Amino acid sequence: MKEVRERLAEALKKAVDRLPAELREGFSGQVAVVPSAKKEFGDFTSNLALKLARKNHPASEVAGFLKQALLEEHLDFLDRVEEKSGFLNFFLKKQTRAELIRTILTSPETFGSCSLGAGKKVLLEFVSANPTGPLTIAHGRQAAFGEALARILTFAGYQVTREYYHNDAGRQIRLLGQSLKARYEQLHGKDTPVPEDGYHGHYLIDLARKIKSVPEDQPDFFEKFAVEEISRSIREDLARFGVTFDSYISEQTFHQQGEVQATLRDLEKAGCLYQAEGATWFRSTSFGDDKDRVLVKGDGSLTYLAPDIAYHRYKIVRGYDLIIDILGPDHHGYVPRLKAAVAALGFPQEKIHIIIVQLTTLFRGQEKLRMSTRAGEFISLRQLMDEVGPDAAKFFFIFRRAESHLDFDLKLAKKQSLENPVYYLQYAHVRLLHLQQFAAQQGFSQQECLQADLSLLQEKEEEALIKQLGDFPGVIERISQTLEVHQLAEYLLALARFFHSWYQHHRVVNQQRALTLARLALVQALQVVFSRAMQLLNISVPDRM
RNA sequence: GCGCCUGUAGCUCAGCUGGAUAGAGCAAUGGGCUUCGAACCCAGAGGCCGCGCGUUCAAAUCGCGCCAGGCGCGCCA
Repeated sequence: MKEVRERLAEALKKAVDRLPAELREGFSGQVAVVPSAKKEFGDFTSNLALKLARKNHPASEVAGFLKQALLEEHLDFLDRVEEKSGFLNFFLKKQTRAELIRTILTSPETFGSCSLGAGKKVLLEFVSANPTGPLTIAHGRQAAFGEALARILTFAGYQVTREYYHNDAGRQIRLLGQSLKARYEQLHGKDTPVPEDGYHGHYLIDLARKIKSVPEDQPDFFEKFAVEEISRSIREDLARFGVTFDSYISEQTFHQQGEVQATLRDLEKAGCLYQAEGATWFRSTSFGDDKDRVLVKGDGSLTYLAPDIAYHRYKIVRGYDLIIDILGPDHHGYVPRLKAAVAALGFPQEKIHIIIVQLTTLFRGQEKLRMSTRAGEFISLRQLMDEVGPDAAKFFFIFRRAESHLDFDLKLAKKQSLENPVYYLQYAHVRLLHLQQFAAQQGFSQQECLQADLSLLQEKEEEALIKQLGDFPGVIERISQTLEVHQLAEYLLALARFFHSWYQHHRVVNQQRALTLARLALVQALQVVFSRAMQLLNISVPDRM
């Protein structure tokens, strides 16, 4: 069944065609139909008339025309259309509203999904932490965000590849090896210092303890050992966090396969390279960057950017329709040059989205926790999971906009009280389960619920709840366009709120059998949407508390 | 100095791409358990949407300029 909202938008488009020509002029082709902000404004609202209004044709007049044209479409689900201060407010038939529940119950797997991304391939790169140390909470936020986005896009019909770019080459890896070697020698009585710009974190001491002996014929032993061990523990942490990747790409492989040289040749062919001051430059200013960038240094070695462009070239040649990069805030200066590179290689810029996930500041109550990666003083994702649990951590990371500088209060996340939204959701879920168990004990079956007379759901709390359920597909659709994952968390909290309120005011299992069945059907529908939303956000909830 | 992000209720934040009287949660105040779990619900209170100018029928939302906070700015990675 096609969504009511979609059908309204289509009908409105047709209605526009019947307007007097002068009113059609400014029509953008876009028709917004959104859930109404207030009950008195009906179920859905459109501002189309306001958009089309002209100096001598006020919105109310246009709205009148549109309403007239719309009525000729004979929309069977519509009760009435009201025009109010230029808005068109649509009121659905009560029956239509309630039938939504049956739709959910008969197609629990697909309700909310859509064909927006049908036939489209997305490459989603995220985390991509260097294998030089444990994952930080910044990576945690990126991981939680990326995984949820991947799930939502998949639900919206996209074919999503989650990819991790493994930065296992370059100077940093040499430094890592030297740092580990120093720690190893320190453990064996020498006072070798850790290089000044090396890695001073305690984790390298732990790693050095694991080394039993150093093979003499392997000059790069420490580098290899460190990269392997750290990568492994990164994967372990991610797995525990519920995040998995479909593909790992190694920077080293790029060098070995000559990908970087091939990329340089491509850029050369496109006329985007030039020599100056003994170096090879990429003319990124032609594509909106504020200055040109060096790719090959004076000494013949590559900058960090060169293999990264090669990686993005590899993303492009694999034929993705959409490329999404999720980066930390320390990379925001990097965005223009990356976009420039992609454009220079001939990929349309509007098909690459670079999302910068902003910084998270940790608090313990009032106390702000200072962190410095360089000195090795930070709280790792692993420590965070140990302290508050993976699910609470994920929820806190996801329920704010990516661009917002997040305050994460460890105390709050652990608190088992009303201040903690995670428990609010868990409680709603547990209540849903208990209701169903109780109903089963009282002899109500799920099959009976499917036949329930849904028109009995007349309470205002029930209307609000049904309307919220009906908004679910719209939320999924919007997120797949805006990539704003937090909207699903907002939606879920609102759903839980409406449910708690309804539960408080009305008994589900009551003396009237028909009403009980209708309400149980609503509970089941809630359970479907609730579980789906939780699964998309990658958050699990307990069955009891 | 330049760039990116942020500034909305005491606190943490939404605000569906420019719409109707700016919304939640928490904290504080008052109220609600003999019935499906009160980790819940209900009510009132709380706002120059950082400041100014502009665009528009309409601005928290768009543009420009300030102010404040965070982060970044290498032939480092």
